[in-house]
Amino acid sequence: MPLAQLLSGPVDVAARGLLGCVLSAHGVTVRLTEVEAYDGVGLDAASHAHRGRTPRNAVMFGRAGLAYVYFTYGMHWCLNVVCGEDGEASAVLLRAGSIVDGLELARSRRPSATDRDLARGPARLTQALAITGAQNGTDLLAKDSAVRLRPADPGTDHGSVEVRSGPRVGVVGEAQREWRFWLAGEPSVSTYRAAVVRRQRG
DNA sequence: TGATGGATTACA
DNA sequence: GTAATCCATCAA
Repeated sequence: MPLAQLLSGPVDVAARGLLGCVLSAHGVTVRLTEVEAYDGVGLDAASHAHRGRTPRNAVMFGRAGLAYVYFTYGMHWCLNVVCGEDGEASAVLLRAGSIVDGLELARSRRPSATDRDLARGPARLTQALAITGAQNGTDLLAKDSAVRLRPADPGTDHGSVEVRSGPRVGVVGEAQREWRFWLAGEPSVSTYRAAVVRRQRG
């Protein structure tokens, strides 16, 4: 199935399908090993689009295959693939990947990380690929994009790789769903951390 | 206009 | 365990 068609369908199905796909940006390529699905307006309290369109989440309302990049915790960028039909506002957060090309460049961008940690986590992944808000709205499926998403290499046998699922990271309460998906046995999959109550500020 | 807290990470 | 550090969003 073409990637565009997969991404236009149900977001949890799209998320599973994204595992094993390759993402290239600025000289580094990763194979996606961990993703998280978020549904559209009114359907998923954990989604940035839950309360409707805002300046930040506007890209989520575009067509499937666009990059939604947001800034969080005052220092980190996270990359999502917009899914669903035009106007639906569902998306898949890319949480981790393993480096398949541009290893030296990735190392230079994250000097203190071990190889397995280079793109192990949503903000680490964007660091390794040098992705920032400047790439928000990029068409990941276009040939000439600085950030490109492609199907899993047909030559690789992914048929035997098991997809696991579990609760989403950083999501609490009734919004929780088993919508985090990863490839079994992949060292680059991030360790699960339950959401913690925010500490008191001074 | 001010308060709140976050789809995280690094380090003690 | 907890500090770092900006800003989108919301209540008033």
